[in-house]
Amino acid sequence: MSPHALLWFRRDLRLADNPALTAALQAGRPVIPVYVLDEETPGQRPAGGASRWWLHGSLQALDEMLRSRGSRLVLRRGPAERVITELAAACGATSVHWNRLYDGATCDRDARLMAALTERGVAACDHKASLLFEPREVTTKAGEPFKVFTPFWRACRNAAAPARPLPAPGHIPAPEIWPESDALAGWRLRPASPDWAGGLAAMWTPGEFAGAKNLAAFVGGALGRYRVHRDLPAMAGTSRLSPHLAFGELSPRQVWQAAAAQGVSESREKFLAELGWREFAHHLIFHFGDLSARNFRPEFDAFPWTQDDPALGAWKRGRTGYPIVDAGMRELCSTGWMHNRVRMIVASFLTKDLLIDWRAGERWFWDTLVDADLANNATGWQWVAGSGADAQPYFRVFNPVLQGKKFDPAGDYVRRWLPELAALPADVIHHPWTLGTAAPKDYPPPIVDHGRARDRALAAFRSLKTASGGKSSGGKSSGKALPS
DNA sequence: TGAAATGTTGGGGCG
DNA sequence: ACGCCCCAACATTTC
Repeated sequence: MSPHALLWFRRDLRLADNPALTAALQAGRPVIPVYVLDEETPGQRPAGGASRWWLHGSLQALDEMLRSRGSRLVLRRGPAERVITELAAACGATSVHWNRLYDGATCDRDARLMAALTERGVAACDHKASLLFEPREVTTKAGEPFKVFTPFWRACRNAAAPARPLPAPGHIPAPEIWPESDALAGWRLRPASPDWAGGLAAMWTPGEFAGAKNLAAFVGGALGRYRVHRDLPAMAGTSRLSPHLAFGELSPRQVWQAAAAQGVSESREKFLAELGWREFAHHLIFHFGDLSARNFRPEFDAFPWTQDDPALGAWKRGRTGYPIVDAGMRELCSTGWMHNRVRMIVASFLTKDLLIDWRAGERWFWDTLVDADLANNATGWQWVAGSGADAQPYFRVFNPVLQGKKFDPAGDYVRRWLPELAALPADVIHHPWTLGTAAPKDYPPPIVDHGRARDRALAAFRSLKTASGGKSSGGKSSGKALPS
């Protein structure tokens, strides 16, 4: 069999600005594109329900893009280390290309695979594609990883600007004989019965083409008022590019370049800083591999979380009695997405009002978000909980009524997702229980009193400070090196 | 990328 | 005219 190049797609389901693809083509040999559904490698967290739904569409779109260029996508299932090694041997690949990922379990697996391939005489090449600034490229003056966002992002902005995106190739040389491929339908990534994904399908179009279209629409539209409108969940004021970025249908370089081309403004800087948080999250998870499972600040290991399954269930279903919280949770279930401002509110409610471990919320988001990303999800949850790097102080407790009044003043967002409350006027919609007997009967009363819950949360935090000897719980750093 | 409690100030009503 | 009280509006601090 003549030599081939194997191109392993992972979270980079695009043809444009794909360094692994470009490199695979440069050998001038036929390229075999493959995607591996790996639900078996220990430590790798399998995709959640909403992500699986998206993945189906994204793989379908990628296959179509490849076919329009004379190629196709080979689908395989199993532990990636074994599947790629065997496929490389079976199809006579002399090189394997992929784009790097950064969480601990994936880094370990990829390192093992690279060693195995190298041992068999196959050139294994990984590439930078998913980040603007890779974890090793950016360090403090002391050569340490950053633990605080602002200096991290300042260092990034002072570094060389990201390179221009690579063009999509026009033609991809195909092998004479294609290796066997699974049928996508056989993977059953989309729900059948019950089909809970109708709301997702109504809202989203997975794939590189839709991603590019959405990016262009955003930079030509909502980006102009992003600084203010991004905080108003009733508006389409955010980019909604997160799932395209999570699956790599868009590269951060493409997004960066599109936004940068708009000229300097406060809105543009705010938006680029959101890309910065994405970079920071991946920086953290690279240097702190189990960020999604363990408190970044070890003193939080002693935090007195409560086990309250009924409350957790009410939170998941959007039945807490706090309209802004419930609207967010129902938006999440219906569409696979939640507005960022509301993510902070519901996360604060779970961890502080209900005193439930952030990992329970992280798991729920993982299962329900179409943009679920290990690094972003863990960083966000730990940030809200106060256990993370550069986290907000624990005593910063969101008041769901005030947040609702401030960011959904007309109540339109609540009305959209809570039909029970659709008839209420703006002045009570964020606290319907104050209507007494006139409150809607089919909407639950608050499952906790926020004022009391806040006191309870502050007391829990104080107990933590005392238990750990009162050290380093409010300070910026204990001076210790990061675990890695 | 807070909220609540506490402190300060200044204007108006009133004796 | 003046001091006093009240309280809204704003500032500061504390959690």
